[in-house]
Amino acid sequence: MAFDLSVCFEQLLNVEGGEMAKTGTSSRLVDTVSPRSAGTRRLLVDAAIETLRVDGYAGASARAIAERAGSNQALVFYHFGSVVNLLLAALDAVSSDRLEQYDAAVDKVGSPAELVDVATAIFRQDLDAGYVTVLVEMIAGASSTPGLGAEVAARIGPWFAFAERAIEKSVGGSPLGSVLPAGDVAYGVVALYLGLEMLSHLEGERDRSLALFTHAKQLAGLFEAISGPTPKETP
Amino acid sequence: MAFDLSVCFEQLLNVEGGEMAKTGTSSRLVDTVSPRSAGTRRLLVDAAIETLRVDGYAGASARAIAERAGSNQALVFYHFGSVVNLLLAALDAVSSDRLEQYDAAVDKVGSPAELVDVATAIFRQDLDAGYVTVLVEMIAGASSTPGLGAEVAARIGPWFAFAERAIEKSVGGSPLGSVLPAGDVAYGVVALYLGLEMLSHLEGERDRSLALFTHAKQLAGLFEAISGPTPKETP
DNA sequence: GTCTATACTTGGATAGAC
DNA sequence: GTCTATCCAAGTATAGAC
Repeated sequence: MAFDLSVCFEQLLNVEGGEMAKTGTSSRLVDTVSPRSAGTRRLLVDAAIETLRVDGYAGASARAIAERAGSNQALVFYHFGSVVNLLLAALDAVSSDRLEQYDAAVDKVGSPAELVDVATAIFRQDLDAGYVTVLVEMIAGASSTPGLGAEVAARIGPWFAFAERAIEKSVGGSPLGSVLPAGDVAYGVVALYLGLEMLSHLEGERDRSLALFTHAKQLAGLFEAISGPTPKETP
Repeated sequence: MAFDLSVCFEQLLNVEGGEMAKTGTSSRLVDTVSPRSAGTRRLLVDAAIETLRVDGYAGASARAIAERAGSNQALVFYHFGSVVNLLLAALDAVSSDRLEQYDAAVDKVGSPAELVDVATAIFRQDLDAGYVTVLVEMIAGASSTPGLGAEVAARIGPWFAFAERAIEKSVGGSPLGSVLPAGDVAYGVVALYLGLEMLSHLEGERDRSLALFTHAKQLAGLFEAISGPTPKETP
């Protein structure tokens, strides 16, 4: 067997028929993964996130990432097989981390106004930490790398699903909810989220984006006043 | 007046003391532009647009663009000084072309429902021709190249201005218009537009985006019914 | 103005020592 | 698992022939 690179690679990336990687960081049964290895991978993934955030997709080279990780360029290929796979692992990390946060936050939400409040806080977090930038860079960068598009698309799916759940939960039972399909609205909300992220980064337009949430809050209040006190109370 | 492309080019290369958009070899005052030169530049700009669209920012190299133009790699540097400058020229071309179209289309619009109709047609055009992809790629790519962000931002400005005018025109006089500042709404609309473009490209999600316009049409109709026949009739 | 040739740099990826 | 060294491909940019 000589190198467990193949094994490790299997475990790590779960590559099947396709050319591109499937899962993210650990996966599989983790018996054989040394803590040292895990630590390095972690460092590389974190550095990849930071690099995507700061230097964008085009600037996310193995060398740039490794340097930021205080590590070695060759390790990128040892642990992830290719740069793109590392970037996908980074996207996985961001995605699961954020969705967990979103779920926890929305769990406590009942009314549309509350939903907007929570969304505002979350958006501010995302913006400051640059999480969604990673997503945006991967989507935009996908054009440059054959096969990457499908991988990224698969990782965005859960974002739609989450948005749909959140919308369904807070406005699903209302008259508006029966006119507008939650799925379509969710799609639009995710699109808006991505777009705001892009524009915010382009200049010091952070405040401009946040202003929109203020307006949304007003509209949510208006909406609640019209359609009744709490949408959850009419099962 | 022949081509105002030359004028555009002048502007592009005359950007002040910054590091960006320094002039290349030629291009002084443009009295001396030969038709041959203009033709080549045109070819390169068009190829740059196409390359940004298909291969993204990271794939838009001088070689790739020149090959698509059936031209020579060295000409990129001769005519534009650098690859980024050519990409900015491409963005300029797309931007002015599209805004002209938008203006013409919105000029005939009165009611919100009409605005949505026009926007739908325009969006479908943009999507199929990939115009906005160019914009998206440049915004996302700006992270990788120091100084590019400001240049791109300057070129997006007119898009906000246009959106604001369009919104002001069709809902400005209504009760909703006095609650929601047209500028903020415009910012959100542009963001949504960019986000939908991104997502549409990620998969065959074209229809999903277009569905949103259908819903918007319904809402516009509802809005008109509530706030009166034609917003323009109450000056 | 356009082409070929070339200098120089960066990046992906592998080999092999430790 | 990690590091150094290295190969090779691709990219930017310039020089000089046509």
